[in-house]
Amino acid sequence: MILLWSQIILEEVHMGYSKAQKEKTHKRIVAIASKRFREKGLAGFGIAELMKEAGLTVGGFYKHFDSRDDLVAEAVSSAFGVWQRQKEAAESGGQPLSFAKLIDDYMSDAHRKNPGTGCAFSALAPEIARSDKRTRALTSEQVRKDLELLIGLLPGEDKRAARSRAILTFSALVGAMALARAISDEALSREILNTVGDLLKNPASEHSRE
Amino acid sequence: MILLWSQIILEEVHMGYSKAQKEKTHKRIVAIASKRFREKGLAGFGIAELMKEAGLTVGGFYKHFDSRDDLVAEAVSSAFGVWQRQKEAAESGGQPLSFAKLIDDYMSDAHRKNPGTGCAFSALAPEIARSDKRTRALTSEQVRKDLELLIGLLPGEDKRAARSRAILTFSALVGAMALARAISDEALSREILNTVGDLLKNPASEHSRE
DNA sequence: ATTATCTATAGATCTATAGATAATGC
DNA sequence: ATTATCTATAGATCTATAGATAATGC
Repeated sequence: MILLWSQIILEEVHMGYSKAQKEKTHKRIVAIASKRFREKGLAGFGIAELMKEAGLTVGGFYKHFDSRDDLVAEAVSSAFGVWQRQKEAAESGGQPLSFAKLIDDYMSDAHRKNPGTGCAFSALAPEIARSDKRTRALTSEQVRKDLELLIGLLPGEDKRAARSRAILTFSALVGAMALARAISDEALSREILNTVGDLLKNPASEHSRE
Repeated sequence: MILLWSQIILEEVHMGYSKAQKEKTHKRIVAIASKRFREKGLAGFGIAELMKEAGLTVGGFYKHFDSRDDLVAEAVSSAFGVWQRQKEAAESGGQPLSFAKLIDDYMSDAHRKNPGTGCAFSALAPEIARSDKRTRALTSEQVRKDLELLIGLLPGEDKRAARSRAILTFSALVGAMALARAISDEALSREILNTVGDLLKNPASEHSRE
């Protein structure tokens, strides 16, 4: 808290009030875009609509971003890292994040119904695949980080096996959530999330929920 | 071949030349849209561009579809079923499709680089999730069909275990391909596809490619 | 007579920019 | 003096429709 206050004061001393204000506005625009992109897709809304939600008008946008693609890169990037944040929150709460807890939260109904605050990969991967090189480079880095995080939650295995299992886990989580959201059948949607979650937590047995 | 000819003749007798012609045109539009949607996304091009590629002009579109959403539903639906077609092709070639072959083809570089002719789920799932109810209902049905097909390629297991494994397989294939396409790092992209492919083919061992 | 397709366009977007206004910061 | 934000708009889209044209099918 003390650190936080000193940061704000430093910003004001070094940057002046309006620059700090601009940065706050910039972050607000990115936060809104980051949520709305996950909810509506990378082409799901226009700049005017975004700026209106931020309490601004369309003309101000280009003092913050050189182009719409700039916003996409920054907002997608800011959508990344949900596992890292979950891990830090769990640790500061005294209960370190477990592999099973990560899986259960990912496969939860709350996550399925709220893409705007959830994993950017299950919400956007195919659209990121069609984005510019810069966004895809940022995505490479994030996949690498998330794999390391998953490997860290899989102790007691040799490094190579843990990496393989992390890659399978990551892929299955993203695919299961993308499929579960794409279908209208509630029962099948829940079956996919529960089945994949159980098998990922207990890969030895193929028999789950009995 | 004889059956094919008699079908064409029957169509001409019953429907008249122009109706048969219209149906052919309709199918051509859907086939192009089906490919381009997978390549560029559901919002990736306009009706004028699509009709131009079909050798037509924009005005004719609405004699074939009530709305753009109608086209999306039909074209996405027509993009489905790649495994069924693969299975039929393999069988008519005398070499029934195996589980391992389906996995290897799915995880191939050819598939990764050619979304337009590949799996509609890995190319479009999050965008389908934002589509209208009708498209999502068609998607439910297709997921069900594809799960049955996968279960049929997994003999020697009890029904429940086979269904669980089919669901994990489907999810992991879709997620791995979506991630592999979203990143710019070629080595990591290939690592994801190879690792997930190996683990899905050999779920007992977590050690692959050695 | 019917209708698939064409040309042309209405009306609603979209991204991006120009120039005015108002606030900070020297 | 600088610049974040505003209003206004250019120019390029987009979906959908109106009305003309040309072909099939009775």
